[in-house]
Amino acid sequence: MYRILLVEDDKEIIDNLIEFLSKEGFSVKNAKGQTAAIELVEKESFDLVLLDVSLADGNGFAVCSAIKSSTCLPVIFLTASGDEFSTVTGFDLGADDYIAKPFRPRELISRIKNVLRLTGTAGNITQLGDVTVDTVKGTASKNGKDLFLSALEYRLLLVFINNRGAVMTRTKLLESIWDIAGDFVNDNTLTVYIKRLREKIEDDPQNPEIIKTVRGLGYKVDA
Amino acid sequence: MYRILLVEDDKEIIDNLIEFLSKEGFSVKNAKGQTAAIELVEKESFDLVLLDVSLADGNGFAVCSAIKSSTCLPVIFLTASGDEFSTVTGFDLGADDYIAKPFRPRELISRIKNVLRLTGTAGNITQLGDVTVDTVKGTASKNGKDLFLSALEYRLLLVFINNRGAVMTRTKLLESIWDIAGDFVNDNTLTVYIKRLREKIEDDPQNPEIIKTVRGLGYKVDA
DNA sequence: TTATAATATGATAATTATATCATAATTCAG
DNA sequence: CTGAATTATGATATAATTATCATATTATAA
Repeated sequence: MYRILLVEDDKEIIDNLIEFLSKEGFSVKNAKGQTAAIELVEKESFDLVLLDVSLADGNGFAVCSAIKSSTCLPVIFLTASGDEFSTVTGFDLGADDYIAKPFRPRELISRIKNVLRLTGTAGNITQLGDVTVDTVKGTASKNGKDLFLSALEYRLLLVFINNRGAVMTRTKLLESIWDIAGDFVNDNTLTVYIKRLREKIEDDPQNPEIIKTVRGLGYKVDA
Repeated sequence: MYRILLVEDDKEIIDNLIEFLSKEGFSVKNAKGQTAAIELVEKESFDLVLLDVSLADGNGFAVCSAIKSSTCLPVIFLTASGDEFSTVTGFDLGADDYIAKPFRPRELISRIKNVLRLTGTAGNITQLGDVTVDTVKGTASKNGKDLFLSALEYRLLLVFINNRGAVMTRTKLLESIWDIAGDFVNDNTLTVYIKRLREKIEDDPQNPEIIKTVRGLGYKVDA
């Protein structure tokens, strides 16, 4: 269950949103002003902040700055003023999305889930079949069991993950990992690495399902 | 320079957007229909797709599905119909943002940059003094020169980077890297790793400036 | 200052990573 | 089907990593 901090001072909106978001399975706490919001963020832990731009005791931009400087909490601005200045300022301060009032409840849910998805996966944890790569920890695991990848195997896996769906030529892979292509490393080196990586990540290394061979072109993993 | 694929069939919008986005430093290509869009995505490489919902040869949802199933390209929908159904459908198909026409050009730019940031296309690079860690590539470098960190050294460095400013106790560090604290690894193992990491990343390993010893508590790096 | 705990270092053996070789299996064109 | 190109595999030598030992150094409290 995701915990949302709603920074808003309009009683009607607060009541409506708490009711609606609770029904959708979120846990919601309300802060009515800047100080209360910043205190709550420091004291409790949340997964996302819904932040009204216009608060009784000042604008929400300051709150966003404060939150983003001390945490990496995702922030979605809510605002009646759909003026361009606010939008641009909001994003510049590190906001993750921006919804203009009046918004449709279902769109709010979609955007909340979308921001949670984007902030949760970008550069952190990636799934590749049953293989999970955590770039924050620098580890890879398969069905929860740690795969003790070597430095080069890990980097090779990252190249595939960051180019999912695209065929990677041998040259590109060599360039990605050894910096230079062909000249300094043996032609077979890459082939051997592919084999060893497959032995660690594939269920059946002889019939690879993750790293597919594209004969004549290179290798690819599906998105 | 980021490469954008604009899937749109309205000549006026195409011309305006290409001119505006080019001025902002993006490289833009246009596909007028579904087939052209999917072909272009397969043939060339882009960093982001701007996708109109209503195309002459069908709706953009199919294009989004096709793109998302074979690549991990970020997609932003553009649409005149601000109806709720489309918004929700778009996000369900994996879209990363959604902008209703008529949109303000500056907001479009903000949202494009925001999506690029969130999806990680912008890279995930952290600086620690003159040491740079690229978690997308899985590499670390010092003044541009590659540091050939071993798997464990790299993971140890990541722990410090992700806890900048905080003192990390020996127990926490052991838990982070060996999963278990004290029981299975020798008490001195961590000390030896700190030393070896310092030898690779510090200018003067005897007088460490990056990983500081906090006697009696553990180690820390400054934020 | 001295004793003691905490941290650092140097050396070690076992293991694993790395690059390359030789050879085998496979795809696909002709 | 046959042969050449491509990819896969097994084996090997060298180098690096890893965990631990013994020992040295340092900081701080008494």
